[in-house]
Amino acid sequence: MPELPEVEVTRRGIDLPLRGALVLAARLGKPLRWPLGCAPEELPGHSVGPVSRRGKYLWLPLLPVLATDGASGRQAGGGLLMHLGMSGSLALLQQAGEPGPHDHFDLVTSQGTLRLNDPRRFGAVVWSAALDAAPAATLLARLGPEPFDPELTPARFHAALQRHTAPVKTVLLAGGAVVGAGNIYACEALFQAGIHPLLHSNRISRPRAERLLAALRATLGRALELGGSTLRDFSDAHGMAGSYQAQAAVYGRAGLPCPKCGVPVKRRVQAQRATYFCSHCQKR
DNA sequence: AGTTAAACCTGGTTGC
DNA sequence: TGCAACCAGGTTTAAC
Repeated sequence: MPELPEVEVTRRGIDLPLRGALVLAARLGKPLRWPLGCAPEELPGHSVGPVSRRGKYLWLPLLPVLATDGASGRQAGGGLLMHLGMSGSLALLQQAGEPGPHDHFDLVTSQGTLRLNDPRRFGAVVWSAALDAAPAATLLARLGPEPFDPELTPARFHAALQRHTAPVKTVLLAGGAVVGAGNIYACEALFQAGIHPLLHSNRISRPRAERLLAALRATLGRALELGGSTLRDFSDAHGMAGSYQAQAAVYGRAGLPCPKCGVPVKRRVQAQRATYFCSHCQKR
């Protein structure tokens, strides 16, 4: 589910409320994509630092809290790298009830329980000693630039697209040219830019690359304003669903009229993912 | 090296 | 009503 807007909406919902919270306990449910990488018992004794985001990953710094009696050993600092996979969502609960069958991680703190619900369990919570150390650094290493990074100029984006021959939709999903677009926003951005999803990435002209980058930023920005998209599972840290999906122009709208020209929206499978597009408005 | 398929997992929807 | 087939926001890993 969660693409960049949903992950960022989640981050904004937990960052300030959790700032400085003391970790009291941690609980694991069924296995996620990767093991936690430490014993849950090692997490208490930390305080939560500012939550950041890189691509679709969240980074929850856990800072060591110095023992006052000097008896216990020094806590190692680090943090949790979290991913919501296809069906994950985080909730910050003031009154956490018994975990349900899809609640696979709880971080109990002095300022609420952060609970990961993820029916499909493609998500992950991984302990890392630092953001720039393994395993976090390894996972983040392959990510392309952030879409809103000013350093990502149209020229650089165009150059990145030139390095691939795969269809542009596939290249967007791969996240090497720019991170953050998943299946919904890749389809929507290509529609807004008037670019056919099957067009080979390296055949995109400089002006069209610039238009695609602008369309991607506009799409992600708009989704952010609307709290992301909720197809089924997603909700923010307060349990609120997103509403962007209601104004998608092409995503999930096969057979329905294109909002620009009225021609029925097409659906086809590309790299094992459904692609929605308007064959009239989106040119090769 | 770059592109594409397979794999991970559960549940809702569709169609016979 | 039952059941098989297909579909879903992602990304790593292995295979052409």
